[in-house]
Amino acid sequence: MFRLSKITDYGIVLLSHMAGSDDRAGDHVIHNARELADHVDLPLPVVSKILKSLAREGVLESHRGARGGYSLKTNAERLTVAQMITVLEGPVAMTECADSAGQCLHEESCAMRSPWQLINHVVKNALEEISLADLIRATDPLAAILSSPIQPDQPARLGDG
Amino acid sequence: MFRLSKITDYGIVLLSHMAGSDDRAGDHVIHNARELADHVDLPLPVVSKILKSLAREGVLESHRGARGGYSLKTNAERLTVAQMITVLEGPVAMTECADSAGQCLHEESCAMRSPWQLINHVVKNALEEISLADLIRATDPLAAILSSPIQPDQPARLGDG
DNA sequence: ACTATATCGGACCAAATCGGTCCTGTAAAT
DNA sequence: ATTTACAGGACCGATTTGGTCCGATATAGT
Repeated sequence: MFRLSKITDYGIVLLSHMAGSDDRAGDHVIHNARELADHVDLPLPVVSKILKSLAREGVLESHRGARGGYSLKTNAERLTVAQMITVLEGPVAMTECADSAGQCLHEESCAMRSPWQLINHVVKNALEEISLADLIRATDPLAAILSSPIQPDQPARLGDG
Repeated sequence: MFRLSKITDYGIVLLSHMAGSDDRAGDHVIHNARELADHVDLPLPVVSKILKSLAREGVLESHRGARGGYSLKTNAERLTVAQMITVLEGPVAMTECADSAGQCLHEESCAMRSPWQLINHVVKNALEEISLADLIRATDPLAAILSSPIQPDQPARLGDG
């Protein structure tokens, strides 16, 4: 279906909320799992699981114990969507062979490895162009359209079937 | 895992092979399922299934009966990767809410719809920039790198964890 | 020191999706 | 009439996903 997993979806939502509530000085506010779960209206265990993995991967800093929680560890301008996806569900690899060699059985006979790498490269690139900061700016619907980096020039429609 | 399904993977491989073997005049050569299956070294039923759906969706033209098979219905320059993906596994929609409204339960309370649409738009755009013809040109490994439309300027690496 | 609060690291399970096979029907060529 | 090849869909095992739960550990406040 070419979807991100829900974990990734939720994870980026959480990161956006956290980045959005950081103070202007850029200092990172601490939020605990329960508070975040309430805010995004998701079950606590789910949110908890995601935050744990974000902390493990170094995107968030965790603060244990009473009054603990999580805070961003990176500047929202420098954290890209590509990075968030990588951390939450592994490297962006649209096919087996796109990422690293030796995964796909057909690798030798198949002439498609380079084409797939091309596709993968283009998508990855697009995702590296968007930062967490861009996302919170895009919260305004109008901004979302205007800030679109590339102006689409729609290619030919399919002949329909 | 942010992968295309294998069906989509195989489908694009098949289309590339077909486009690659069309004659220079642009006339569309007929290939039957068995021949294609042999060529890409995939089980016949799988290839067959994919070709059927490509025909149903109007990307291929099917020719029934003895000496029948499938031929491309569209010019390789005008058929984009985005279209192929859409046809093989549905619209490019990285999250539930990215494509059309009313799918996601959290839609009202959640401020993320526009950001997701931004992300989706950027990816979709990238995929619309690549045509089937580009893919067969990229079969040469060097070309794959050189033809990359956007020059990556790598953003900050993660602080590691 | 004790208690309450939070994270840590997994195990665990039901449900959905995916990859692949198979079968019956129909159209066209010889 | 026979053979070739597509059409359409049922089907099934294996994997992945989404979500829950638990025992352990660290910190703050009293």
